[in-house]
Amino acid sequence: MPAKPQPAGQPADQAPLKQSSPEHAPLELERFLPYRLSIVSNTVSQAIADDYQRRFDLGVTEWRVLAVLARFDGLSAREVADRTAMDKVAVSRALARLVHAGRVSRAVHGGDRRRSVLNLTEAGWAIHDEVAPMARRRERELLARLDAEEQAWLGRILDKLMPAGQDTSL
Amino acid sequence: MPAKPQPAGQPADQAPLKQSSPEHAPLELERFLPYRLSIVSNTVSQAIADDYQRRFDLGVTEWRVLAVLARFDGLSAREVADRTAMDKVAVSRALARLVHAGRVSRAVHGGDRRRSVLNLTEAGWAIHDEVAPMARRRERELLARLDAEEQAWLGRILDKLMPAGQDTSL
DNA sequence: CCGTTATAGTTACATATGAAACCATTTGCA
DNA sequence: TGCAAATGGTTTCATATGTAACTATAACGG
Repeated sequence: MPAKPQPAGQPADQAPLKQSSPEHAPLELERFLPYRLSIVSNTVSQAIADDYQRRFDLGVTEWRVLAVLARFDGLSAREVADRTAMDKVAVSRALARLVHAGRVSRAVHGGDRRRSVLNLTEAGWAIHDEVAPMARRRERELLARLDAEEQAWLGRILDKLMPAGQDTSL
Repeated sequence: MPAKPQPAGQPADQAPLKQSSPEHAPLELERFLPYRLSIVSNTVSQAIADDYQRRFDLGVTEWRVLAVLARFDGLSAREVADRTAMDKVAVSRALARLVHAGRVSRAVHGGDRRRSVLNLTEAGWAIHDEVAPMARRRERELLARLDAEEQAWLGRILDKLMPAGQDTSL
């Protein structure tokens, strides 16, 4: 059968664009809020990650752990997990790499030998002090696309949408 | 050396909370916009995915492909990728599973035999028609946490933050 | 025509991630 | 005490994802 006749209706190369079947009420992805959120979020996170991933051989999870340990000394892995919204497996793995790379020190907690006592090392601080400003700069770039009023609303809205468990006051 | 004396300063079990080193200007994750965006986005997406993942053995990427094919007949894999903001490898994999499961039909485009011509099958439509309302319901639940004014701002803000490439008008 | 380059899509490999099982230690309590 | 249940962390395994390499077809240029 040579030259199979066009599969079906289409003009053979022009985009179909047949907004098919109103009776099915198809979901319009590009207006769907969760979808748009995920696009924006992933784009932003990726842009930031690109700044340090290769340069420091540092994953996103590792960066989050560094950032938390930069603020709080001697946390346990569990506390790090709480503050990063990562699960304990992810934290365990990030810590394994960070400790191995000499960026975080891990000691055993006196009084409860299950717990770790985590701290940034010199090397850890050095990386933090380079990455944090880059991250802030990216955040400013993002906000620069909004006017002051929009920025304020965005902050409030995110607060309201933040899931309950994410306690900022731990 | 029995009974190693407490590793360092802490009271041995109370959370340290030593807001360490102002001279390092550590980044406050919970106020950092990209971080908050990612928490909200992931939480929402996960909630929706939980509705259908197990029940239909359908991944997020597969669902997105279904949603797009529900609106446009006969797209190529490339066009699906454009409309879902997924890369072509992810689309290829999602399609492999969808076609294998009999949810999407794949034909060769007459006139360009590299292209696929993709369509939902009956089974594909059936799933779409079950999942789409659940997704919409989740979106409503999310929006219900905001008042009308906030909802309007969120829409506008996301539009402005949407990366350029994401053309809604293709 | 024929070789080069571009495009659609798949495959392979390496890495990331999540769920559950697991080990060690501690806590609660009979 | 002493033993069951809880907690901190790690390991294992199965799956997901990204990058680059690859195949097939098509478009372009002489």
